[in-house]
Amino acid sequence: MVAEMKMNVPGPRISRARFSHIYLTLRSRICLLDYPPGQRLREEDLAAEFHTSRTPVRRVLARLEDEGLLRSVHGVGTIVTDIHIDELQQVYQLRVEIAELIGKLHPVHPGREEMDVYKKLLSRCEALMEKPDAREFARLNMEFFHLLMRLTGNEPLKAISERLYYQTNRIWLKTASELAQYDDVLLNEISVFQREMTDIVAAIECGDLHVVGHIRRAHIAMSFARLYAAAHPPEEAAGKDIV
Amino acid sequence: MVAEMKMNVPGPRISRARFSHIYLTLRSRICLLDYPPGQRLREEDLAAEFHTSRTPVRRVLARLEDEGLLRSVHGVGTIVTDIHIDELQQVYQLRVEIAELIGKLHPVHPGREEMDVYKKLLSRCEALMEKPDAREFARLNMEFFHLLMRLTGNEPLKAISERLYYQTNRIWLKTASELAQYDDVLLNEISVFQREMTDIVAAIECGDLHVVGHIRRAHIAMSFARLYAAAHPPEEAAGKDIV
DNA sequence: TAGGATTTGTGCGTATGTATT
DNA sequence: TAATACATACGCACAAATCCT
Repeated sequence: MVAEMKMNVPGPRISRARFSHIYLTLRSRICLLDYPPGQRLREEDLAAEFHTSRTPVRRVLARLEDEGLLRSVHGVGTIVTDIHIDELQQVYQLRVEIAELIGKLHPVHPGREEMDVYKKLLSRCEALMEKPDAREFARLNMEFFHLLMRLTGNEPLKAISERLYYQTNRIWLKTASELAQYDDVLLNEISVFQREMTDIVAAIECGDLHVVGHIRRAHIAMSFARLYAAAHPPEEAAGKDIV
Repeated sequence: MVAEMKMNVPGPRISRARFSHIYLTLRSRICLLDYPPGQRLREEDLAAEFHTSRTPVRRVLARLEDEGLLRSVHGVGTIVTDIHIDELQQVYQLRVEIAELIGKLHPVHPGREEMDVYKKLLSRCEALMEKPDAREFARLNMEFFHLLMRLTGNEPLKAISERLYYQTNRIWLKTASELAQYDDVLLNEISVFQREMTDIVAAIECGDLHVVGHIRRAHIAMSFARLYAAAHPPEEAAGKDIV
């Protein structure tokens, strides 16, 4: 009587929900470097953690391998892929072009409550300026990305943008953590991110979602340029290009 | 000297080769409507056909489901997805935008032997004008698509373009086969396709791959418009929109 | 170089869910 | 409505492959 009609919780729902849970959890761990590049994941351990057998875990691992985040090798293990900024150049070039399509294809103007979420992320970003933290920055960046995806109603565009985003977003945490002037870089990056968010919120409030795409495009391109420069020190490079 | 060093043919290769073979075979069948929308695929039958167990087959089915060509439902079966032109509008809009990136991102100018392949496809297209055949037309269209993908060296762009292409290419065969003036439509479509190929080959020979992208973009947009018009008869529509 | 330990890939029986009679 | 038929999801045991001693 308190009743759920048809009680549709039974079958495939639980299966897909479990898949989704494991998938999102592992993807998050990979992107936050809880599983750093080179890390070996054992199917049996994961199965135990998620209270299931290897079979559903393998489904998830197969998909993450399709997306380029993992690589399973018979007899060896399932390894988190390593990434170099040079190899990601093509992905970044594509992301730059595709960024403009947000706000161009089936633009969706956010409502008041969605704007509040932007404001909340901005607050968290300000707090981050006071107390810099690379992990929280990465998480904020991800949440902002997903929020931006709500600006378009074009589902295939969302799916593709997400795929490309998660192919590249680890590189920042990885590069930053290897850098000498860690704190400087982090603070600067947070500052840039804050400006990007501010500009984008302003553009949305102007009602021009095309501008959002342009801003986003510019920031993706600049982000890549900074990463590339960090990995290819411009100074004392004279004697190094023997190859 | 004739030699493969390390002889890396042993293990995982056979596994991935089998996966690839089954995947390409099934995708081809789905796109050529050998498996029409609504068709139920039984894992056991496929396993028997490819001389393997259900396990590797399930890997392939899972991926085809990710790509939107299949849908597995617990207790029911694995069903070829049905498609309607209206639902594919978003995919087409995205394809139109992305088409321009071919020739813009890491353009690769084809060599002499690759140009010969274009010429061969053109010959087959001319032969098709004499003896129209929808299936051969679809196959030609696919081969031409894959040839075009060689114009860019951007691998992620290739992967995404392919994914989107295979999400939409069945709709033509499906729509055409339901049409009354089947032969007229087919002949017209072949004619249009011949012009597209001719124009694109000319553009390539001019050395301007950007133009190729523009031509391609135009034809994708027009192709969608024709399909949309065919599914939404402009005439005698007055009394039909009661919904 | 050979053998054992470890890990993914495969095969198959069982559980669970759906549809039909 | 209940029972039967049937297909996918799951779990486990074994085979195959790699790495290290």
